[in-house]
Amino acid sequence: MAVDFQAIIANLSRHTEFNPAELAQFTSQLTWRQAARRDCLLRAGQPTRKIFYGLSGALRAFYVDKTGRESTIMFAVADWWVTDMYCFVNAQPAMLTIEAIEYSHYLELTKSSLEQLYLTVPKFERCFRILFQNAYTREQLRVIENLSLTAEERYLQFLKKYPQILPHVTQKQIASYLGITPEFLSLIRKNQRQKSIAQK
Amino acid sequence: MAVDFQAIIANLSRHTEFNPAELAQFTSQLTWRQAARRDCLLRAGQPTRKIFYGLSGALRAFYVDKTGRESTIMFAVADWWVTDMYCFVNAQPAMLTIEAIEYSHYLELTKSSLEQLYLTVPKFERCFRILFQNAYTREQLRVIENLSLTAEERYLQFLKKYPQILPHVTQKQIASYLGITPEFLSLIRKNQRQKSIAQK
DNA sequence: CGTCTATTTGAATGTACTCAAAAGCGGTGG
DNA sequence: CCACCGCTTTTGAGTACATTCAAATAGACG
Repeated sequence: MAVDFQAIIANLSRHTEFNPAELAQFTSQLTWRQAARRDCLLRAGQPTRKIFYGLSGALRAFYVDKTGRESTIMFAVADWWVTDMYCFVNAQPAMLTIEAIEYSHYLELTKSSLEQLYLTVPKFERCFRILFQNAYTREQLRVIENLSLTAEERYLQFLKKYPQILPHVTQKQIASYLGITPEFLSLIRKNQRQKSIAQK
Repeated sequence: MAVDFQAIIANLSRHTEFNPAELAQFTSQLTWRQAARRDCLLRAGQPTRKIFYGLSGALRAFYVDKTGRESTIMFAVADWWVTDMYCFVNAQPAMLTIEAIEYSHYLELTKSSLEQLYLTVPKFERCFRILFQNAYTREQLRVIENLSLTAEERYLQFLKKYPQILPHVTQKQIASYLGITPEFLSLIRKNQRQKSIAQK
């Protein structure tokens, strides 16, 4: 079966130049998979041996606290990497659950394959150094926003920042990403509608 | 002047093995500095060309929003790296301000030196890949905590997680790290005292 | 020692949550 | 393909968590 690796190759090549042999070595380690709506790629408590790369559809990583409340850590649409990185890196059972929001295609890479790649092709160190660097700065911006913005401002920021995610997710899921209740997000949206009418 | 690089060498060597020549190349790029209480290492709006490594004392990185409210992004005591990473990486003017909380020693490394090191000694890619990986997972945990815990729980978590930071910082600074007002942190502490008395 | 800032306390307020119930919409099975 | 069921969204009332403002007290730096 000929799987189309163009998307992930283009993504890697944004940061580093690879030759065909290196790319072949990389893609040989990838497993192509599909998931139905609500399928779990990773369940909290399970070993965390894989990292995922979205091709189509949408994935969601979330944490469930002791009271059962869900906090969405990230959405992964096409061309996003996702896993429970802390547990992946430290070989711990997952804290997060990752599930398909809708029918999705994705690629899977194991921790041992990735570590092999680091050793045999050091350019992958560079490539993933840059990916982690970007991931870190993105999370740091999110911390700043969580600390300094109101729920309404965070919602508007989310709309602006992630328009490509919107078609895939429910309001309830957005609320759990923003750290508010679905009821309160509904109220925020109502207020927004009022304002946009008042503008006219 | 013989500067003591043992601490930073030990820190790097936790992740990767370097030979003496490589370490010498690294340390030759470092500048040793001291800062008095309230000195700014980086001011919001300035170019962000340097990354800092704490040796003694304590540094604080914070964001000031349009209303003048400060959000502390991180504290850096001995053996912590700190900069406005987003702006450092993307060569943007700083969003954050970094200042010394107390008289401190630190090392400085420029972006161009670091990029040179990546190219001449690829092991530094590995080393910083791991540093960024850890930084990313740490920020992700903080996002989870900010979303799923109350202010009181976040405070207790902070005490548990960063005991080495406590002696260096004021309550006001802790409050700005937790995303609450100093008055409310004061109340939380009062409630904590009540509880610990009730225990007896 | 004096001044400036941090901390505490309290009252009034605002932001966001809980609980409950109705309305809307979408996926699934018959 | 339609109808039903279940989940999402909306709405509202009452509540809890956290803030603002103000003033008194305590501490720390120069």
